[in-house]
Amino acid sequence: MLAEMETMAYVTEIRLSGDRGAWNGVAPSSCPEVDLEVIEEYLQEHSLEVQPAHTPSSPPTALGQQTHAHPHQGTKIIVNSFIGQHPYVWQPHTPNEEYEDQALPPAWRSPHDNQWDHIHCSYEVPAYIDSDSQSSSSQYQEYQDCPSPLSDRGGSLPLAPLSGKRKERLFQFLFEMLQTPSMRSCIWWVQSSAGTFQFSSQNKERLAQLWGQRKGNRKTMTYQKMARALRNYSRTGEIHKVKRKLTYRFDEKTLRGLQGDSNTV
DNA sequence: CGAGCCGGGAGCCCGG
DNA sequence: ACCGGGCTCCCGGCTC
Repeated sequence: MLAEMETMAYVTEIRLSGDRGAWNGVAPSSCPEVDLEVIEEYLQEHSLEVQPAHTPSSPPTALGQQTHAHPHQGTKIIVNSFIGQHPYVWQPHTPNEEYEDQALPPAWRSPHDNQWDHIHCSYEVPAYIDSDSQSSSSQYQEYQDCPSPLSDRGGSLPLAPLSGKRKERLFQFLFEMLQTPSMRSCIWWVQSSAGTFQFSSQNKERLAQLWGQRKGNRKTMTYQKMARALRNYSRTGEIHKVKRKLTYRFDEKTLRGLQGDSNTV
């Protein structure tokens, strides 16, 4: 599992030098064929896998997290994440600006075992510019040693400390998606250090559906409804809306908590 | 005009 | 049984 961690990909954003003005959210366009069915299947399968009980091969210490690591490209996908405890643990990644993945070229996807691959749609990763870019120190450093998230997992997210199992929250899901390479056509960081991220106008619905599936909702989740929940966050302070279209920002605290325990625990 | 955004409000589900 | 949290769902209105 250490290996897994090492290979964990902290995919966040493409750093392009330039200032925020430069960013020109070229939203990923068309995503012709993304099999929603496939997505559903995927979700179904996994929603099962994730069922409490246990995970076949995951050592107790591994927290039963369904992860898939790829030696080759170092991508670790967290299939299901839940905050803090029990069988599955929501694992906050630490998108360290330093490691913001460098534009994994459209080839980031893994051969086949990367489950999310079934889901990703298009690779028209927006020409997003992470304004943080100044620190584009590491150029092709897709990932690097991560502070053993699993081990310090012992502590749960400060955000969801309490009791047994807690349901994954929307902002957590979003954060997770932001770390998932294959979801970059749906959501991406605009400026990770600031916690700003944006949805793709073409694929936002897909992401919403994923969220709905994750929650096991009966009806299809839509971006509209998801955004409603997001708006509620601005009251509670987890996430704020920023002027820019389809763009939101994690509150500092929230972000800290999310990227969390590696440096706060 | 359309795509998004906004916030009220009722309802649902779940854990305590 | 009841309650509160966290959405979920719907809606009318507003803005860009």
